[in-house]
Amino acid sequence: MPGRLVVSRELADLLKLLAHPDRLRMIEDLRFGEKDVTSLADGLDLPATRVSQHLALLRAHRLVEERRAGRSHFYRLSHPHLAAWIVEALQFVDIRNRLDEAAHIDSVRALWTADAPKPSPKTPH
Amino acid sequence: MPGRLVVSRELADLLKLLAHPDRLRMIEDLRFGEKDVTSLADGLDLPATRVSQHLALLRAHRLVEERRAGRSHFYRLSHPHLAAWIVEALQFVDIRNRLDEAAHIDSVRALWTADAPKPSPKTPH
DNA sequence: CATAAACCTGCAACGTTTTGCAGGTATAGG
DNA sequence: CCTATACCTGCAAAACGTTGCAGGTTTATG
Repeated sequence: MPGRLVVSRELADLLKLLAHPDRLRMIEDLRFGEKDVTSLADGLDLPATRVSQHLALLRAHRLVEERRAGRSHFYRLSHPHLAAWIVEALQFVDIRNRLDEAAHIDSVRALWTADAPKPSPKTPH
Repeated sequence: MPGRLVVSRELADLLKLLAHPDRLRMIEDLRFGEKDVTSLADGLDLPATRVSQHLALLRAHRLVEERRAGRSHFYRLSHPHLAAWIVEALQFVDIRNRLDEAAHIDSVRALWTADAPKPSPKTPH
């Protein structure tokens, strides 16, 4: 199988692209739909230049798509399921560091698997 | 909150660890159970030193576990589901490169999602 | 038109990863 | 013991990724 080499390289490139803390948070912040560069940067407390550079990488690999409106550039995930797939990786991270690491992971998992914030109140059940 | 930074960093470290073509093929080759360093190296056509170095990284992050028997070191995945989770990432890789890229990806997906071949001839109790 | 806001790109400095090699340990067999 | 096999580790050179900065484009607004 010569294709195994090619495909494992492609897959590694994809994972390399995802393997950055800023980009992971960006992807999770896009899981409910599009956002513009400034609100991404504000929400993550990062310089807009850096967010822009990250977005250029994600765009080059077709992981996000762009929509321009006025002077704002809105970005959305090309594969909305990507964000959920990433969250699944939390089950593989090594917990041995600290006891409260596990708690951190659980709370972030809850944050990243929560439904979209809606203005309407929850339906009683 | 602050845990988001910590957890996204942990997650990025995990993905960085996975983001290497050799290591991906190694993980897929371990999906049915343990293998020793030499058979991994032979199967992947890599120098044993390199395989050993990759395994040291995977071990440090508790992604594989070791069992020593005689002079052989057998490795197995700590989370057997990891291999399947990685294969799911194929749906996100960008196809625009070539028409036959898609065919390659499909054939490797088939290879990496196939059932175990036979009762393995070489797995000591 | 001038200005400001929002974003993009190129570049050099810096840090991290990968690689081959040289040398080390442990076990098995004669 | 001595040798071979199977692995591991440390190290330096090369390759790669990240970051801030300086400067550029486009669009809205007074």
